[in-house]
Amino acid sequence: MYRINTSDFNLNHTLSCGQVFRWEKNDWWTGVVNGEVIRAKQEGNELLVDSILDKNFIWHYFRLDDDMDRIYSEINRDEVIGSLIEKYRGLRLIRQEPWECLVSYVCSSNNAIRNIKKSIKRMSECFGREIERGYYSFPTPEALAEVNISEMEQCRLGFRTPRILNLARMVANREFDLYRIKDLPYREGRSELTRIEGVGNKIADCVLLFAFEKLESFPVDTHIEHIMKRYYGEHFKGVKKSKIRESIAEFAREYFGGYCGYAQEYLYYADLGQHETINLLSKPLFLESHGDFRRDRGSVRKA
DNA sequence: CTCCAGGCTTACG
DNA sequence: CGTAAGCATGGA
Repeated sequence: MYRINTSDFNLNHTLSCGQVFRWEKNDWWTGVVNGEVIRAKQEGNELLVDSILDKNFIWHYFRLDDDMDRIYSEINRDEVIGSLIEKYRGLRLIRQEPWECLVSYVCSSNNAIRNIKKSIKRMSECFGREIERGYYSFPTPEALAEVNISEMEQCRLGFRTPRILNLARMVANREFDLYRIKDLPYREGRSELTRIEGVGNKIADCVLLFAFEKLESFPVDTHIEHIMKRYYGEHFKGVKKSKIRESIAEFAREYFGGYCGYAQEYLYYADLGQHETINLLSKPLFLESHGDFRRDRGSVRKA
């Protein structure tokens, strides 16, 4: 067990905001990262960690090297995002392992977070390695490449099953070099990732942001579309439905700048807070003290 | 019953 | 080109 001194870091927000799928909270947070178990808990500015993985790894994983003063000042363009920075201060992006991140987000397409988590857990239990009693590593590309469709049925991935098995085979036999993407610029990385069956712009953007350090990536899913229309709707009024997500992403990159990926996570978490009641540890609501900025109240989904 | 969930692929004009 | 159905599964 060891302690890490932090500032502008909030473990609960970081692990609850929906970017990762394998962490669970009891008294401590427990997760499996890079094949090892991590238990973590925050006490004030101190992060308590119990793991084989060392301080440097944890520091890097939670992006404690990010200069939050600079990031906040760059993305803080108005009082909407400003109030979210205040509310969720300390929420950090996480540096995820690319393979697990990619597979996880291929699972996410037209799926619910609860089901994504269950499927990933089952894949690990079925095809990963048992690290300690009850905890399993995420299966390697080589392990998944050997699995057939009927063996995957218990993971309840539905139509995503063949996509994931194909992907595993392509990565395992080096038809697809996942680890090259980190060295590519954002746009090239995205065009590489979208060659994969089951990976469009949104999922590519998630992987580029969460695993490949592309903080200029701004993934637009149903939640982001909803909240961006609500607070920035005048910037893409009249855009056709089929173009709206790309339009939102382009606007956000320009508006929030090179760290817009961070803005995305705060906006996403805020919208998640409106629709999910489970596992949210943040204060109950959202901009209640900033009524001036609420627009389009008619579009708010009923509670 | 219908509708939706961190979308994407395919078929059809 | 652009649009829309179809896709497994589970929960509201």
